[in-house]
Amino acid sequence: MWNEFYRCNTEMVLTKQGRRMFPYCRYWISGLNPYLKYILVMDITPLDNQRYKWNGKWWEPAGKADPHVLGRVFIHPESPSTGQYWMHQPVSFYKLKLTNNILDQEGHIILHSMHRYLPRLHVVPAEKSPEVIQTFTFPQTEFIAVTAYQNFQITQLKIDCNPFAKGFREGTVPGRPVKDLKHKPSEQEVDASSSKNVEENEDPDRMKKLQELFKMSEYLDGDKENDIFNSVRDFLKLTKSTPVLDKDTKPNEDDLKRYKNMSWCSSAEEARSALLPCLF
DNA sequence: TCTCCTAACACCTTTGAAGCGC
DNA sequence: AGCGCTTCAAAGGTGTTAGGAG
Repeated sequence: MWNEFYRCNTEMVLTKQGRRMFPYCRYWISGLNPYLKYILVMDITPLDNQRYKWNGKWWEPAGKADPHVLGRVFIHPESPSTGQYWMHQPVSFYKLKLTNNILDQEGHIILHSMHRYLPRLHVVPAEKSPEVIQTFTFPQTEFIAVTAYQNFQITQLKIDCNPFAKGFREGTVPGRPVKDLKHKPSEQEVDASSSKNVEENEDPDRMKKLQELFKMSEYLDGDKENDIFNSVRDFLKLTKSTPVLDKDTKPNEDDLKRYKNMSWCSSAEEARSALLPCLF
């Protein structure tokens, strides 16, 4: 997902009250001592000393940067935890918020609009001196902070990928979210557990919808089996590739067991890998 | 006139409390 | 009493838009 945004030059919206990042940062961590405690910290650093402007096609330098506001970091709320804890699941920083309010009292990370930034992850041993802090950065997570989206491609990607922006997806009247785009199977669809599948598989929008779901599932935390299961269930609901759902769109007991056995999925990553061949 | 920022808006998901049956 | 499930409302996360500031 980050790579996809990176290709279009990622933008992150800043608001006075604080805005979450999307995509947010999620890390698989390895190589820690499983018995030692660590604190995970994120901050965001300027990539250069320039401000930028959008010329309608691309970002171009537009003068000297405003001074960076130092000292704002986001400590992962589950810190400190053992290395074993951090390594057994991906670590998400989805609660981190960005603001352009230099008087912010909420502890959000303060950035300047129209400047380029790069998130950094710091792994801090809880019981050792600070000089053994390890810092990690990933070039594809760089972004330009904005107060309103400039590049339409970025807006479209956000809408396509962020569940909270679902109201703006295809079929939307420009400027106004569409009512209830959620795919609720109609009576007809539910009744057609087998013979109608062939017909529905020919729906030209089907593959697009599945790909959207796939993208959304990427943002589930790996430790939440229910999330994974729901993702699988939603997937099956959407594909109707197997009569998993009863008329109330609940899986029956057998199917439940069958897909619970997909605790093949110790992570969302595995769930997605399993679903991948079905989608592409 | 232009660029950038802000607040209000409608729609969405998430979360947690309440109610219910077993 | 405890558990699991469902329902529902509130809280909070989205991009869009109009209008304001400089």
